[in-house]
Amino acid sequence: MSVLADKLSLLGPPVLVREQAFEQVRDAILAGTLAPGTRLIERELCLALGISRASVREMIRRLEAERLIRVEGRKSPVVSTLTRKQAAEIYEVRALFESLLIRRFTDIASDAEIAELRTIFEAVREAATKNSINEIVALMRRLNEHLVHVVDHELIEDLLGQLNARINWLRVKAMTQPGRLETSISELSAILEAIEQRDAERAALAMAQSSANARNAALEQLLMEGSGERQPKKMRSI
Amino acid sequence: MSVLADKLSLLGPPVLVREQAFEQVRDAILAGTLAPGTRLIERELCLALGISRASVREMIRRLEAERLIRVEGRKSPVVSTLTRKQAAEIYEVRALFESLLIRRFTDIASDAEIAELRTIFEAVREAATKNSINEIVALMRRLNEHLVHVVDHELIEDLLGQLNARINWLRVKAMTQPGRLETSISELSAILEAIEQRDAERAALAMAQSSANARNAALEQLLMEGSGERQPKKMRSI
DNA sequence: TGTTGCCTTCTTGTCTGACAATATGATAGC
DNA sequence: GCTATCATATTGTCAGACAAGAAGGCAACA
Repeated sequence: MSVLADKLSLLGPPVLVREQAFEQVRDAILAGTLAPGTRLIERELCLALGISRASVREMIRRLEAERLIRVEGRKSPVVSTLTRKQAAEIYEVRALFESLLIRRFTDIASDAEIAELRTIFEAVREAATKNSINEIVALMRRLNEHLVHVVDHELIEDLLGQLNARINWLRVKAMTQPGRLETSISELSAILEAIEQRDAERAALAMAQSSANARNAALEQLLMEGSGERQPKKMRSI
Repeated sequence: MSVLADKLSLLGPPVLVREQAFEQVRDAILAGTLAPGTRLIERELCLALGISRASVREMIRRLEAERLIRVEGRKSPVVSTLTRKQAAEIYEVRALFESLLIRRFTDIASDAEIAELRTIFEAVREAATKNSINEIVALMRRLNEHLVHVVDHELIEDLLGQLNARINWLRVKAMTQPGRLETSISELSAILEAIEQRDAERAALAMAQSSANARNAALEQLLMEGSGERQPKKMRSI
């Protein structure tokens, strides 16, 4: 029986309509397809996703709770915009978490787990030479997952996930700044080295440095983007 | 016009059914009226709150996103229980945030704002002599609000709020341990002193110490409670 | 031109009722 | 005591309805 259950569970948890819809819209927001400021109109979402208003509304509540959209009064939900201050705060808290993760990883990871980290890092470096942003983003995610998995901190995993979702768009944009990628990678390299030498303090410090730079790049990016359009936009597609 | 808007806004944001319901249920969870493990049955919530299933379900999505309830598969939502590990993680992250808050408060608060902090603290001490838990909890909240307001960190305010909601019940329980309150207050006193001397580092350290103690008390509490009942319970009332 | 007020239309907030699919709980059989 | 089976309870999803508030356009007016 358990074997059968296992096989069936490969299909994943039962696909709820609202879950799928949530993921679709979330991904569209993360990718920037649904740009910050876009109005999300229930009826249009129903059409676009082929689901009922009830399900759309449940999904909206969740997007709202995760701060991916903002809802006020009886107005249409709007894809969240980021003020400079908000972005800075997110990067600051993210830095706290990542420093903690790195420090703990350095303390407790097995040699094999550190080796795995380097493997992923080398893949990032490889992808960077090809300037394949999508690949890099995916690898960065794997890198984070590995860290979180080893450190085994559910809460930070959760919160970091939420924070990253909110700045995903910004991060990707910032990554395209000339020289940014190279800097980022050399920083990562320094972190990795410190980890391999089991120097948690240095690793955490290097991480903090890297975070600060990422924040600066992101804020710079916001300055360039942010001055423009601030009016609500119409939703186009998902 | 803005004056008028201000006056009218005293009426608060339009009272949405789902919002009120959310607050009612959340408060019931925070207070322990809805104990961890309790099944939340839609129809019963409808009856208890006098609202429709649609609204109940939207509220449930939000409670779920804030981790106050857990929903899996097609089963009834259940008021979240805390494992030891989860509680420890929450206290750990909370400590990070509060240290940061205290450090920054010490750096930037005006003398008047520090004085206000002491005023609140003295009120806490006063309430403590009367052993009036409710009053203490309310004052502690005010204390936190003051900190967050001065430091002006929206994100930490938000996250801290969520984390505190998840452990509220545990905190209150732990506070009743013999001697716990006194310890807690003398720790607070030390923090306040450091703040008044504008010694951010010492203040943050004292805060960290206080957090660690709070965590230990809470985990101890969990040991005592936690061993018992773990089966889902029926919902009683709100 | 720019503003004000009104009217139409769009959109959200909420309720009701329905139905299939799954979970739960009780009952009977071993 | 344990397991299989069935009736009931509960969730997931949809469709449709209606009131109340928001958005946008248009005309009158200063």
